[in-house]
Amino acid sequence: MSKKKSFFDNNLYADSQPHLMFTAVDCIIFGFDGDDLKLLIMKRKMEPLRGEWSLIGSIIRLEETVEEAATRILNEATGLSDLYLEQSKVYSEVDRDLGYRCMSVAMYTLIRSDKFHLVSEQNQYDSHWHGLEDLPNLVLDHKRMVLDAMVKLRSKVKYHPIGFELLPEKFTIPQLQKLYEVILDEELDSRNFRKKMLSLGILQQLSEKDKSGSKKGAYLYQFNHEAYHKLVSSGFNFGV
Amino acid sequence: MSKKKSFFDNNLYADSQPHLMFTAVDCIIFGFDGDDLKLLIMKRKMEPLRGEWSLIGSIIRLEETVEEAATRILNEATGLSDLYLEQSKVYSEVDRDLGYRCMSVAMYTLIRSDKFHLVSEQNQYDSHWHGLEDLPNLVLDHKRMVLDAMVKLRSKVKYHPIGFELLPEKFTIPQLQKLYEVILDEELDSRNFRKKMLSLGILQQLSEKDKSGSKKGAYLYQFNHEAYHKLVSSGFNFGV
DNA sequence: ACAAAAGTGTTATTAGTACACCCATGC
DNA sequence: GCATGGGTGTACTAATAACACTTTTGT
Repeated sequence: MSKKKSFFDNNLYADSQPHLMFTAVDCIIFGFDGDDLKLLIMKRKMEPLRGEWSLIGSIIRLEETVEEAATRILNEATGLSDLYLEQSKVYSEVDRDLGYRCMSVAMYTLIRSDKFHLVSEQNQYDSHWHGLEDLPNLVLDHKRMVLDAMVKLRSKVKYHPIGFELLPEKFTIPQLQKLYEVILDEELDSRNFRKKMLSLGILQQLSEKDKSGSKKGAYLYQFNHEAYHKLVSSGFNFGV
Repeated sequence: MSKKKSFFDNNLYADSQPHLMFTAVDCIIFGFDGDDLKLLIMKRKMEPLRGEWSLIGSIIRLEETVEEAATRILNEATGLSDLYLEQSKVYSEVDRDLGYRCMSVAMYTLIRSDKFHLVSEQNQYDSHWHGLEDLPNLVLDHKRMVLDAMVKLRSKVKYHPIGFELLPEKFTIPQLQKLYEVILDEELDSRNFRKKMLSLGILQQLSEKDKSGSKKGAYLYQFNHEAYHKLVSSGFNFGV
């Protein structure tokens, strides 16, 4: 201990004794199954609160950033990598965890609907998709984290094209509209929605049709990243 | 050490050895002097990097939240309390600090222009106001923190009435316009600006005038909190 | 033939933008 | 009386909101 003590002399940390303060990351994992927004949660396997529903999270290791920690546990819990990842908020109430001090960085992430059913529900976390409407109680302040992340997702989706992160590479306009409707929790007029989306010039129509939703079939589109970047760099603000 | 070891057995933290990871808070302190946006920074007094320009920050103590830590150092550095405070972002690059692991929660805060000159520049931090245009180099990743916070301030000010946090209780429309102009870094048309602001019905005109800016004098207004809350709860989105 | 979802246009309303002159006052 | 910043109105344009029918095709 005396070796460590010298570390704290004569520098910025001189008045901070070494203490047990952990920092964790908790992931709010949104997924879209084509009809509803879902959340990937798990039954906590460790004490305390074993068996209670919980977000998927981890203590941040000494050698990783918040984003790397989130990427690690997302990969462990879903098998996926390269997920869209966004900081939501830091939760640091002194007594938010049980018995020791642990602050948590909440991150939210989006799972594409074509990967939705590929997310293994039998991994080390024993994770499960749950509808956002009838979410069970979650441990600690995790319910609050979900609600806060939901608000951020709602406002972000209006001005940034992150909705596309929840859809497969190729998608139809009705699918896109359904997604916006469940995120924003309001019905949208299909004519105005289509007009607005197409007018932005960031969707590329393909010749293929998707017939899973109707007899007639709906044209597939692709999100055009270059057109989008041109749009934002010319000062435009994507909006629904 | 063996006493501590038992703490880590049989719980969520079992695979996390006790390690030296600090969490700090750094404050991006914006102030408005009536003409320009300024930032309150200090010359670092401790090693390493003594004498370099730095944001005002501190290690978070075991008994305080991020917000409480920020409030504490803001009070130490400005003498003010009850400041508008907002989380900006967590910075957690493994090597962002020198020699040890320290992640930092960046918070931004707004100082009202009538308090601007009251902020003591001879406190334990030896803080100074600096124009945002010709900001000197700052230690570590603090420059990045400022730029990120500036982006957040810009987008926030368009849809939330936080601009009023930078003005005194009573202010004139030209003062408000000037503030928006320096935050958004663009000139605004005074007729359209006035029309838009007054149409929201959240400004209350007083009979007094402020003659500091002109011979004629400009009417003073007050921000009407109740009217604002009525507006947002009726689904409206404040915007400039 | 019919059910079910995809696709299409027009009009009305509202919000935003551009723009130029008179007013009140202190000096 | 003039310089300085404060205050006002109107016309044009763009965006948004409301609204109903036809098309395609599998069954």
